[in-house]
Amino acid sequence: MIKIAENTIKRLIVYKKELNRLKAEGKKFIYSHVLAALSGSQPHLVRRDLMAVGYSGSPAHGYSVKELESSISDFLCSSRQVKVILIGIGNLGRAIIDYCHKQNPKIAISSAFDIDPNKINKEYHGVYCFHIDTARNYVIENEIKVAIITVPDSEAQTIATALSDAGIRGILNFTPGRLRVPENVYVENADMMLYLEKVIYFVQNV
Amino acid sequence: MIKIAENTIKRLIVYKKELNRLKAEGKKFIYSHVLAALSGSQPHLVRRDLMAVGYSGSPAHGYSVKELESSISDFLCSSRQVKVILIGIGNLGRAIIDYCHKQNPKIAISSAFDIDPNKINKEYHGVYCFHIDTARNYVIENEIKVAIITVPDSEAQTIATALSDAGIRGILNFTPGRLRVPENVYVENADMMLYLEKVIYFVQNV
DNA sequence: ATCACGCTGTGAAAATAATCACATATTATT
DNA sequence: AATAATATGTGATTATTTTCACAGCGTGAT
Ligand SMILES: NC(=O)c1ccc[n+]([C@@H]2O[C@H](COP(=O)([O-])OP(=O)(O)OC[C@H]3O[C@@H](n4cnc5c(N)ncnc54)[C@H](O)[C@@H]3O)[C@@H](O)[C@H]2O)c1
Ligand SMILES: NC(=O)c1ccc[n+]([C@@H]2O[C@H](COP(=O)([O-])OP(=O)(O)OC[C@H]3O[C@@H](n4cnc5c(N)ncnc54)[C@H](O)[C@@H]3O)[C@@H](O)[C@H]2O)c1
Repeated sequence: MIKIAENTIKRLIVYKKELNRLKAEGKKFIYSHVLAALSGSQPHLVRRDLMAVGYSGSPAHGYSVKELESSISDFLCSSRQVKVILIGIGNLGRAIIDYCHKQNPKIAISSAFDIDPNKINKEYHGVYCFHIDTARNYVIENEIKVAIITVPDSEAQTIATALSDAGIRGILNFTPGRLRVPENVYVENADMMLYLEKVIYFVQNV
Repeated sequence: MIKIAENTIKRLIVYKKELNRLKAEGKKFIYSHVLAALSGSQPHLVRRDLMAVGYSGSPAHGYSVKELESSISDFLCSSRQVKVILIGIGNLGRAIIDYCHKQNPKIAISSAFDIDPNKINKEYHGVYCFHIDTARNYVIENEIKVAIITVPDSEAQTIATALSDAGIRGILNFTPGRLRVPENVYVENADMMLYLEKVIYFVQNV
């Protein structure tokens, strides 16, 4: 497969989000420069990025919103339902479950896990919470590939190791520490503090 | 000022975080290859990035943890206290206040704002919540430059516009929509759904 | 005192990403 | 049917980012 730049992937995900919104609004066609404006990108870059996807628009109408959305979805392989688990139903965990639930029907948090007896065997926005000790089996039996980690910092590494052993291939980590995982596990760190620092830098320096 | 790549800024922020941790652990010196491993970077890249900061290490011991941390802090201008406000004390807002509080003493959420009478005039992890209508004045009087937006999607644009008018220069936006703001306002979108999609892409394609 | 080692700092090279520029396609209009 | 207007797709170009390679330095060993 041809290597696609990480930035391209990030932008495609944003395009897809905007296209979904446009589709819901009933818009049929869109030009590269409009999509660029909506996505914080550039017309040239939109067209370049779409080369990777392989979908062609028409010079007259631009791109079919519906077809382009579905082409990008296919390209990103997120067209079928993807099952994800979440570990740690704390403040952040609950906010994420709520959000995910509303946001993208293609991505389903299929179960959550916690260690606190008060949280286990309850449902949060339709997501059932099990004891953490059952996570391993759950991952294996349901072939779960992606996990969201929102446990306290001190627990994150243990959880990440256990999940990797069980066959998890991707982790969205909200914990500030860096996780040590096998090479074939992809980790995305989502540390809000870093985003905030970035904002502060650009406010003070640009 | 010489233009610094956005990726460099992001990495410097991570280096700083790791250095802070090392400092707390009492480590005195560190080599570029060790810092690279801790930060998910490369030794060459660490050294290249540090050229922007202007701090020099010694070939014998590497970099002084304390001095390097403080040089990066100075460079990022985040050495003095920065005051930030948060709009929308919902699930996510509360999680962030709690987190920020624990995480970085240099960055203080100085106040929060909400529209719900049940939430106003209460304290959350030491952060007092005021009525949203007082936010404008607060920003002006206290010269607040950075805001975190965690209100419902439908309210985000209104809030962003009002804050921009009042002089806000940077926004960390947790809402899925794209905000239209004046050119001199820097917006960082922190949409977890996009991070999750990215993880899913890399799990399925790499 | 000298040497060997291993790291830093940085110019140069390579790789990657973004932008430009234009040939090509499609439609509306006359 | 010809023409004008406008947007796409992509080779070429430019800019940026990363990696390489090595000179130079400081330390500890001999
Ligand atoms: N990345 C961010 O922006 C951000 C924001 C807020 C919080 N955080 C981080 O996210 C994490 C969670 O934050 P929070 O505010 O939700 O904390 P929290 O304490 O509210 O929630 C943590 C949850 O994890 C559960 N838990 C503890 N140990 C566990 C284990 N071994 N297995 C399974 N579950 C376990 C707890 O019972 C609790 O329900 C922390 O690391 C925090 O630093 C990150
Ligand atoms: N980016 C992410 O990863 C992520 C995750 C979870 C939620 N979200 C988003 O963050 C936002 C908040 O999510 P939440 O779960 O905390 O929602 P929530 O409903 O729990 O909280 C929203 C808060 O905003 C307050 N509010 C409403 N209108 C307001 C106004 N005009 N001025 C001031 N305050 C106002 C409400 O009273 C409430 O306290 C939503 O847009 C959601 O989609 C994002």
